[in-house]
Amino acid sequence: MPEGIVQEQVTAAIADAVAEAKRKGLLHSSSPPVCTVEFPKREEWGDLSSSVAMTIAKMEKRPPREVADLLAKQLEESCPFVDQVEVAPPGFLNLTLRRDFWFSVLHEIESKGETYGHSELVRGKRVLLEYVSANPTGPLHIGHGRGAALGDAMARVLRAVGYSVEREFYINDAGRQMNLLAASVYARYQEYHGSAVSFPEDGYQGAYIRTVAEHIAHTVGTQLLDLPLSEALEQCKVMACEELLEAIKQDLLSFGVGFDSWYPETRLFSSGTIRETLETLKQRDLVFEKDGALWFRSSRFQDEKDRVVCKQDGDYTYLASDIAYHHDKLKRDFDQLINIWGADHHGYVPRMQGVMQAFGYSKDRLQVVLVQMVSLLRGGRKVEMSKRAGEFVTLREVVDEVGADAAKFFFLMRRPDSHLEFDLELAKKQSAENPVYYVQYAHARLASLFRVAQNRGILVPPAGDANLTVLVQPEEFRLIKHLSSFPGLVEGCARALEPHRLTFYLQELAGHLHAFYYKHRVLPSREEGTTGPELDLGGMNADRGGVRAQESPSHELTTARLVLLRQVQTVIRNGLTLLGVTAPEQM
RNA sequence: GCGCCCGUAGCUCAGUUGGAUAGAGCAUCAGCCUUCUAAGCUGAGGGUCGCAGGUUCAAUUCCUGCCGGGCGCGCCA
Repeated sequence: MPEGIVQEQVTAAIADAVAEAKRKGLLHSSSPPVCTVEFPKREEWGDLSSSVAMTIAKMEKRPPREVADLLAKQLEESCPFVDQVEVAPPGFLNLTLRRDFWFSVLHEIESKGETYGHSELVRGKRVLLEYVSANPTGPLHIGHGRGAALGDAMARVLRAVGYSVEREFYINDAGRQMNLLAASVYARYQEYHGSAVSFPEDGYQGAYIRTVAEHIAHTVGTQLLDLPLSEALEQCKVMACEELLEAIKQDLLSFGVGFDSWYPETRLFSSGTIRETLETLKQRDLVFEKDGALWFRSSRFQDEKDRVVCKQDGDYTYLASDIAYHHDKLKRDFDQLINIWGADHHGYVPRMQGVMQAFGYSKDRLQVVLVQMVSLLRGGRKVEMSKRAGEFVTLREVVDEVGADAAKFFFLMRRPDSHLEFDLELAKKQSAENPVYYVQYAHARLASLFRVAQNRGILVPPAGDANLTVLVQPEEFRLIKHLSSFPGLVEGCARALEPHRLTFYLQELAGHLHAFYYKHRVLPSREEGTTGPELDLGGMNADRGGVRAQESPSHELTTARLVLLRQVQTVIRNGLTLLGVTAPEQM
């Protein structure tokens, strides 16, 4: 599955071998099998392995071993870059490639540069990616932070494989929650002016409500006290919403998460879109009246029952807004809609996919990524939060404490659908225990190396001008092979909507880099006036842990290693960029 | 009660859509700095992949039933 320049060619070679075997009458099955290659679990099993023989054997009803043998023979005869093929039971093909074939990876990275990892998996398909979409009733909390980091990374990953992505924030500025906000703010406003009032039940308790109320008081003085209640509340709502939305935008800005468009729910009301959309559905009998209310016939699709869209009191439900909003998205001509939601909304997915069907699309037109909860830890202890009392840790607090890079990386270290434990102390640690520092340090370490090289007048030539064949160490090949699988990894992230795979990939790549870097020298030892002989004792020291090779590499080897490391640095940077994390030159 | 998600090393979690002797990071233990960043490296111990069946050459992965944890089943959002 790791598609890259090497993997692609090997996959094609296997497919050719299968076709050739058919021509010779050795194989018969009509449907061509999917020829996949993967890195074997053990290095002694070769460079790449494939299980195609087993799949074919099934179709042909023949022993896997037999099929594997004939494909192995075919590959060894006709494929120029395959050095050797071993067949391992029950029918694996273990391929060893010509060493120099791997160097094509380095040329590839150099020529692609910051687009290495990008592809044209889907060409120009349009995606609307909706995430965060918080109520403007308070600051973003860490749960929003996870959604924000995920959405931002997902947008980057999808763009990398060819999607045209629009990132949208749906502003939930209508409905009961906003009325509650208005009532809370108005109560604080009255308090500020000395009136003793009872605070609304279920009102927003947070201290920020007082701040907002004070700002309003400073702006309009006592004016609101003289207005009819409904008018005063309306004004509180508008002003509070504006201020809190602005704060949300600022929080996202300092977190480094961007949007292309902001879509207010209130627009759906004022423009009459909701009424029109429901009317359309009513004509198709997908919306109907019962018990003095309007219902969406979602049971027609995969929902367990029908749902109210317009209440007996005449107010629309949130579902009505969402139907209109998603109809609008569809009208904007996107090929795919993707929403990132908190996992507690999972029951809502079937009815929204029903909305897709109601408008004549497949339910898969809408994909929903569910994000699980975040628990904050401080030194291994859980930080208790109570939303009810308005005590929750905000995204801003976390970003201020650990930095945007660490916060994003930590949010992206787990599968979306799995609970996340976020250890604040760990995220701040400046050591190898902290994954984000470990990866960023790998990048900075290389940057530093290139600076030293430059100061000594050592140039890094284009890959084409270096003699790469002097790269023979296992640590060097581990790096090259890992680099080769990057494009396939990005594709996998896009297909599965799982950017977290990148964090694992980068930790592995950084690990290979640090291991190489510790064991092998790149630049010649400074003390030696002349370039000493190649004394690479790496292999000989293998049995003594932690002993560095006292090598002083030849000019040729220095050059080749610098070329290799240049590409490692590029891939680390590209990977971090896809996560929205910076790749520092210095730490 | 019904539905969805999760259950993998002491802890937190990966496992590329069914492949080989199940991995990583913490934590524990034992080592490594005259050197290009030790913000780093090497090694060791640690497993009934929740349990029981089924599907097949092959199951952590797919199916069924249990057990345990989380969430959802509003004319709330």
